[in-house]
Amino acid sequence: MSDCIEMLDSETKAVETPEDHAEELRLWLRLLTCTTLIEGEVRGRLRQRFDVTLPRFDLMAQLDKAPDGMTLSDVSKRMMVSNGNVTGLVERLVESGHLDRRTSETDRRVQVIRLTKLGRAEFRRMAAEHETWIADLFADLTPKDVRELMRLLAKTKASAQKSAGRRRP
Amino acid sequence: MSDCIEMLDSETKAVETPEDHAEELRLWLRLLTCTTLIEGEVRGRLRQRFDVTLPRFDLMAQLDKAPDGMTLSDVSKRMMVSNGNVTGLVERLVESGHLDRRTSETDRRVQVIRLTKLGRAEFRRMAAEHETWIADLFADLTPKDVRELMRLLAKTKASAQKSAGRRRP
DNA sequence: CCGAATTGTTTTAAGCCTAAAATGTTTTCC
DNA sequence: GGAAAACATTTTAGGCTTAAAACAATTCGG
Repeated sequence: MSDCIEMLDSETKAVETPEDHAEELRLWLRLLTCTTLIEGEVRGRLRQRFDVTLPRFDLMAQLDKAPDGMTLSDVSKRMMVSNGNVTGLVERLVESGHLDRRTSETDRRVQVIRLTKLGRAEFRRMAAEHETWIADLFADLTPKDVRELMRLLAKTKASAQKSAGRRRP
Repeated sequence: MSDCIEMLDSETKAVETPEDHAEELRLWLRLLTCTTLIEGEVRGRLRQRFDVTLPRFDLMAQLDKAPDGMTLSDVSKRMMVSNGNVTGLVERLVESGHLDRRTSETDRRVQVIRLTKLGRAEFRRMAAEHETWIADLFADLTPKDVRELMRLLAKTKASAQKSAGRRRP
């Protein structure tokens, strides 16, 4: 124990410093790094292989899961982005022929959007390749790692949602 | 083993369906959801409490760890954003008096930026509160959860970097 | 030493993104 | 029925972000 003299302040002052949340902070930064890294990689590959942006791809992914279409609000909630953001994104995808947008018959406030035939075909083509990229990016994780990460991230999501709810009920 | 009849297609058809990466895809989406959720929460709180944007805060956080300053390239690598992005961010923070920017004496290509006294003081004030937000967002994770997540995310980061490196060596 | 690659930064063009205000529509609740 | 609240979307203003091209300064190899 001759090294005790070299101990860090952060260790010795555990009592005086009321709360030490350095671990959580490091965890958050690591989480952010992982996401940024993977996102950047996916963004670059989508652009190079298919000349499509990540937000466009994400929006098409939402619509592919909803054959009967979605409202802009639905999309905005699912993608966790602002309403105004979706408006512009949809505009450009309608323009390029990937999306079909029509006003709901029963509620004239609502715009329902769907993938066009072209949009669906292109998305499926991209999604197939996209899936292999993701698999490759996570390739060093064992199935057990994946399960465990899924579990811990579910817990994280629940914790964050609870905390966010406390502030904005 | 009487339950074998109930086995899922994804298990029984392992040979016919060449590769099933649905699990990794779900993991990626969950990772993204967690990050987006927390990031949005932090962004909102920074804006409401301190009227500062998240990118500005992130940049100041980098500089707070480097008392002798950093070059724009350093910052861009650390933050994992493009060079041009940093240029604009720095411009606005110099304008508002939070950053000091000067050309290196030894290499006239290089711009060295530092926090000003004001910038450092403001950042410290924000960082203290920011740390409690993060702690709160992760509050439901046990110390063991945190350690395990750190480990698995480190593994994820390494895996993703390896995969990214294979594409762009 | 000098041309060629390399490195650091800025510029450009386009798109993404947010918060807040504005607009139009429907529902609610007297 | 009609005012008020709630809802869905768009608009606005400003900032963020990227990829690629342009520019400037340094280093490298012959």
